[in-house]
Amino acid sequence: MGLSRSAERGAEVRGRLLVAAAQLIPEVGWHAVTTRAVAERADVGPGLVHYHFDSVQSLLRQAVVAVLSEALSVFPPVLSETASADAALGDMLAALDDYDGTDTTSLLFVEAYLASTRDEQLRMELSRLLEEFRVDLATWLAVHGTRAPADTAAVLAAAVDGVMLHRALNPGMTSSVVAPVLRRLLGDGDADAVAEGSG
Amino acid sequence: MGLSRSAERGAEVRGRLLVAAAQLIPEVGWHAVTTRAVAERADVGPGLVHYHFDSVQSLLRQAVVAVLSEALSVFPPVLSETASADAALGDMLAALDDYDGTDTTSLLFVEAYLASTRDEQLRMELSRLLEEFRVDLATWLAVHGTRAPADTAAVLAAAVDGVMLHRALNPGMTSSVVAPVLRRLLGDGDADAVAEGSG
DNA sequence: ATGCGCCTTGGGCATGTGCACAAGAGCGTA
DNA sequence: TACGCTCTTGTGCACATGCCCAAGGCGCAT
Repeated sequence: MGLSRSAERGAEVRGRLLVAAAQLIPEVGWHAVTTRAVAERADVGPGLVHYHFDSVQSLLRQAVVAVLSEALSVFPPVLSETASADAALGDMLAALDDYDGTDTTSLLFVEAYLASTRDEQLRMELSRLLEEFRVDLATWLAVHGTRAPADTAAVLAAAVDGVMLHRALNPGMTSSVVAPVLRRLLGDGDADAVAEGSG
Repeated sequence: MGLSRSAERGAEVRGRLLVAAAQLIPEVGWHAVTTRAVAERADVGPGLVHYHFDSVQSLLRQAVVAVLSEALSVFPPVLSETASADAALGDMLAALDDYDGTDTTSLLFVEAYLASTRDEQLRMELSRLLEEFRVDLATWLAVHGTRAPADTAAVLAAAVDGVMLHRALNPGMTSSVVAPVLRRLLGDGDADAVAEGSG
């Protein structure tokens, strides 16, 4: 066996290009990511991009899928380790404070959603990724006695993304504000009544 | 008085350019909207764009603000005419079936959100627009006895946008699936228990 | 050493881009 | 009729873009 050193370095450079692309998409917007900008960020010559990737669109697609599948893969283990529904939702929304709607991860998600409406292949891959996530979330919700777990999981996932979106335009939308309201989605009214009191 | 005919026609053309831009943004993406494409869609010469607008960015900003403020202005009158909370949420979500995540309006919203992270002036105008909407929604929620109306309005608005986003990647997310779950946000647990039964 | 395969470089080309500008068309006023 | 105002046209320019390609580097097997 023994992949040649050249091949190893090649794979490493390919990875740097993917990382650079994933950084640039949120910064300048999907269509504004250029071969030269990606190459410069990855510290390689401009021609290398089209050696490792068929086209810019292909590079962006692979970069986005890699990062998002990585980001989503974090949740299942976290969920399985958490005992109560409240605690888990708390964790989820605390993590949401890191994603303030202007950070690279949030924006990459949204850019990916938009790009998927114009790239059939990306649409299918993203669709599969999100479905896996919803299934994991739904089974976890079912274990904790939430009604209609599949539907709840779908709406909860959507709501979290919506909150990320709005947060960039509504600074008051901290997790402490969102959490009590979103908790109602899980269907237990008592924790809700206790948690609130001030506006 | 009598504005000259030229001026009238000028204003009309300016309007056509705004409409053309608002159509193109969802179709090809914010950064891919070019002066020539807008001019062609509006059936005018390429040079006209820079006569009526300072720059492409300025044209897109004005187009987006015009369309979104129009779209949001539809809701307050609908709300004030509706008696029950359930009926109103039903209306809202029925309207959501028209916005399936791949239609021009939904995509224009999302493109606007993204663009606002790179255009301070657009960010401020969109921020104001959404705040007005949230205030209207909150006062209506308060009238119908929802707890923490302001926070609930913020989360509900975000959730609706999130549902629009996800719907493009999750066809099963119809209003009949979303409505029962989202109804829990309003805080009454009884209607919820009655409405569900199947997954 | 020598040849081979992969990775890398830098430049080139056709095309598209935002924006500027001079020339003209239509219409109200004198 | 002649003038002035606004809107409109088409073209021009400097520059950026995606993608291509000939030439060179570097480690590995022979």
